[in-house]
Amino acid sequence: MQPHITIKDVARKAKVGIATVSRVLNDAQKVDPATRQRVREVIRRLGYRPNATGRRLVKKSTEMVSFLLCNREFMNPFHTGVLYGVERYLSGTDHDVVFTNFRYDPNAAPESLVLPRILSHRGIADGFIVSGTNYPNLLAAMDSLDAAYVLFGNNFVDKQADAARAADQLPERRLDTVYYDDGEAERQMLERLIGMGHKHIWFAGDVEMPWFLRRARVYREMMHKHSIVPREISAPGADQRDYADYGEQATARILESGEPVTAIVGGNDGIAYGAWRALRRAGRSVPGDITVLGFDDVQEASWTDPPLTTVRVPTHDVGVACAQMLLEKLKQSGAPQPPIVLGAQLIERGSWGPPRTF
Amino acid sequence: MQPHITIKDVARKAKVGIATVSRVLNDAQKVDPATRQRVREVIRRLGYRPNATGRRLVKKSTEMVSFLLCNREFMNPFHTGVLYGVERYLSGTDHDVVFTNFRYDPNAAPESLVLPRILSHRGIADGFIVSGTNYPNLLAAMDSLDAAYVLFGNNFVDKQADAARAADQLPERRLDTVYYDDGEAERQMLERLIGMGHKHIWFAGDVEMPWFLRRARVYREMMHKHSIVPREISAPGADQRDYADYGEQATARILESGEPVTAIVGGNDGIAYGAWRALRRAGRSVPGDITVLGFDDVQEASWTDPPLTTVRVPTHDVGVACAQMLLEKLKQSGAPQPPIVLGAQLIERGSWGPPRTF
DNA sequence: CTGAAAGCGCTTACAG
DNA sequence: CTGAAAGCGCTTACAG
Repeated sequence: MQPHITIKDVARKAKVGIATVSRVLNDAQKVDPATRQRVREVIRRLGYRPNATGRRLVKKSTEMVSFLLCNREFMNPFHTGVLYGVERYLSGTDHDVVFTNFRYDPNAAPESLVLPRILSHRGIADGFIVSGTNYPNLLAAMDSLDAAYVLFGNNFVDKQADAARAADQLPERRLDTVYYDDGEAERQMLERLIGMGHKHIWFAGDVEMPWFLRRARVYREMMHKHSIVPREISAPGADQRDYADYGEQATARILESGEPVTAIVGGNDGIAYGAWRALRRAGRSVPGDITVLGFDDVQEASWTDPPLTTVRVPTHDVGVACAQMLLEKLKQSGAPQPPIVLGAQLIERGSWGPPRTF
Repeated sequence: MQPHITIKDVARKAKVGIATVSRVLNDAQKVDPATRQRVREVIRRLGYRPNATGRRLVKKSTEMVSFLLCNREFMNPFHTGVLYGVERYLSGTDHDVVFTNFRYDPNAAPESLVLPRILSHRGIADGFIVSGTNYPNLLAAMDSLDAAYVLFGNNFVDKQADAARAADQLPERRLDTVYYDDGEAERQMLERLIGMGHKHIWFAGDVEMPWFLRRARVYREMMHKHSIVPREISAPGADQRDYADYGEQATARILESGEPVTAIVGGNDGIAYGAWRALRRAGRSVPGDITVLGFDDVQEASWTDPPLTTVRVPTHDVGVACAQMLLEKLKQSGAPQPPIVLGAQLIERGSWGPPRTF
């Protein structure tokens, strides 16, 4: 690092005190217009850029927010979208976002977690957006560090709380949480589907995963409401990371079973894609023979032919809301915020239609 | 912010000077084992975490690297992978990565660019990984700020330099650049294709985009080598952002033309997917009637049926190399590094086969 | 409206 | 091996 222009250099050249330069920089207090003009000119001439570190030390703010992506092998489109939304919101503020990936053992005691620098040191970030899949032990560790954070609630796995809670509760009720609720959009989708005359509707997805379980529950609710027997199918042999493979195997099992099926609801678009592929291979047309529906509206949802009817999840908005809530929390020095719940949207495309009449 | 434990508190409790606490913290110099023990114990008891801001001010390093994604509407899988690689490498160092999205006018004068905070202020990041699509004016602006940066070279658009340079040059020869070169893998793929007996091979993609142009050039070279007439097709009417749509329209134009075609090389996987969809709709089978090939190996490349033969681009490795090069550059205070070129890999899947004999 | 001074939380010569 | 002191680059009472 070379020696750089500091506020002192500007003050000397402009023949003012450094306090005045600081005032000009921050448009704080009244500064004589002529002086301001002169200081501005020197700043420009010298190419002076204020050093954030000095400001941070006295302001006791890092102007930095951490996007902590937990327990992910890679960044999926959902979390990519959330990060993008976080950045977009912050770009209009005086904060930036630092991205950290972090894996931890869900069963480790909070105090034995080996935390990343951003948590084990002070002064790297003011607060945290905790995304990915998370467990209570990390939150306990963060609480004991007195860290300010906002949790992305959909993928929070708390078996104890789940068990204690009534089974039909929404995801997470704890404070400082942002999540999306696609239940309404799912109800709408299933209502429409049933309205078309479907009676043999299957749900494909691993309900061990909370994000699939929530969707399965709404599915059960809707089937019950319309006195349709719910049929859930999994694919134990499939690679749990490859949803397309999962959907394909699950669908193959439905077809092999010989049981009636007029519609398959995939737990997400990847599973729906797999279902579509399995049907195609089996010579069944979509939606002529069987309707296929998905969730998430990933960009590739339109890659099936016909494109997938699905539920669009508000990825960017989740990011924006997380960032907004966190900044609000920091401003109010930690006061709890009410949870933010974002809705989802039914995206109607070509993969559904009335059931084939036999 | 509440008042927090500082190094002074630790020093007082441990009955030592703050310098000694600092030494214990950094394992610097010799410290009496007993003293060290005592200080460690106090640190633990008080839950003291060192404040990075203090350290940064004196060390004149922000311990932060900027991932500057330029001119992107959203984060595509490639850049997501690069960011992931950057983070992975940095997690083993004392740096973190801050993510910033930035749009600018390619034609604006360098000094008139409105730069994001991370560039207009000092002390937010030590150096920059410039990714996305970039133009010379930003680099000029960064040079005049004396900013340390590494450029992702593949998407750098420099029309003047391009024109001046011999047409068959590789992407970017400038220093401090990381790029991938999938030319070898493409040659291998086309060699294999031609070896199967293909004679009517089309290339689909907009060669205005440098990433497609490079692939088109290798395509031309290979066609020339084997005395095959190169056939390039574009889709002027398509949404240039929706590659699948682009590929579909381009392929439709080939089919409408009535000209012979046994293989279609998409400029990327999205285009290849579109080609596949168009062929399917036209009742042509892949690869029975026509072979389809792509580039990039995005996760959804395996969503076509049969899955796509393509060229895998080393996204994570690009990120790792960028981070590594930048840290090296910072360590050597700006000394230029030789460019890093990463290779790509042919991924053989089911979408190709010998041409149908008429 | 303005400047000298204190102080944010560290590291690092320097002198013991 | 250890501590007092200087100093990194700012902001902000405080006193004019």
